[in-house]
Amino acid sequence: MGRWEPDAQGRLRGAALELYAHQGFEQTTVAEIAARAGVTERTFFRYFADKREVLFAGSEQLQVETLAALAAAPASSSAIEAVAFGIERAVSVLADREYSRQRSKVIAANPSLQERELLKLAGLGAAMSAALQQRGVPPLTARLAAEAGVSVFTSAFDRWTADGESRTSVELVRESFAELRTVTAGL
Amino acid sequence: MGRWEPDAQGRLRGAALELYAHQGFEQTTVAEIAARAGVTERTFFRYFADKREVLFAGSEQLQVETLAALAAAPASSSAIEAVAFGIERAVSVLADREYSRQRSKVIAANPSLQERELLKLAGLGAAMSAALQQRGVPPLTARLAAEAGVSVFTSAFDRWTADGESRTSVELVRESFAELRTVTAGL
DNA sequence: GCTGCTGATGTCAGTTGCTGTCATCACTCT
DNA sequence: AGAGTGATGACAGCAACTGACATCAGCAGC
Repeated sequence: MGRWEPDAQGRLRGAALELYAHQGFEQTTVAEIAARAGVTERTFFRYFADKREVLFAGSEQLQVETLAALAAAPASSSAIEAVAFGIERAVSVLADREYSRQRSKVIAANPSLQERELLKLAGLGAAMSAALQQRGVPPLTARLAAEAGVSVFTSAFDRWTADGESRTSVELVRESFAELRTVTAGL
Repeated sequence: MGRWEPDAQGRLRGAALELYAHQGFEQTTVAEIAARAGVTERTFFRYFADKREVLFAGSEQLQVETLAALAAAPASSSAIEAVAFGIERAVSVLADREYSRQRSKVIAANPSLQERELLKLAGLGAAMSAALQQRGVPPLTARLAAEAGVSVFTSAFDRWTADGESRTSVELVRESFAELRTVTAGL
């Protein structure tokens, strides 16, 4: 299992983020990223499905951890409570705040990267919905609970990466959940 | 303002949907669509920003109508009530159920089309959130109310296009809103 | 120490989405 | 009839992505 230089994937990820942040996503060519990482363009596409995916390498793990926490929620939990279990775990997986900030900035600057992020989040929502249904939650209930959880996650995450925010991610998640409850009480 | 044959845009939209539905999105080339519509590939890109956008031509109008309805909600409405006004209007704009069914099928079959749809929906959510903030609703409240509205919209729309569903779209929206309220009451 | 296997990488050719540029055409107005 | 205008065609070109095949490093067995 030898390689010429170890961790080609890690070098590609680092090179891509630097170039995207420094000169913009569209202005960066895959050949540039590969060159900076010391490999060829073809090798880039062996590690990542496309030019965007390089920014979303850790997303499977986030989903796995979220689902595990959701599955570990007490059997007596309501659907939205089980989702809250999962989301609190998801947000505590994100450790490096400065890295998240930089990555978010790059994504926010390019619609096609936003699309990919939205797809990942939709996948997380669908997976949570499926997990809820396996707990016996009806489909519509499961879907609305899961998507509400994703909204809470993103709103808390965005505030967590905002400048001047000192609260922990879990605190922000709880605040978003509380606000969601207040919002829907207005119906 | 003359043209060789009128409604090139309409012909391109029809040709694209047919080909996407019949042989798949990725198996269809832009040159094929253009040829079927009787124009060149270059003309396709004059009407649509990219190969995916041809399926999302009516989305701006949907957003405009939704925002207008939201703005017309009584001043005494809560944030989520104002959103409900907008969403009920949005769903009643979708007239042709069979067309929606076919289009949804094509989109569901291809992740890159799902990405584009998610981006459009996120845009609708952001616009509703901005409209709510102009009504004096605080940012976090506005965002959660708007995204909840989008979830209600998509869940109702998907059920509306499901086989064997006979209820009207507005009925389904109201049911989704009621279910959302029940779900968040579990917190 | 040599050999053969395995998996990662390089090389290359090709398709397709998409863009810039400029000529050309149909139509309108005077 | 002639000039102007806006849509279209023709063409060249770049970059993302893919398939096929050669090649190389390192390991196992002899």
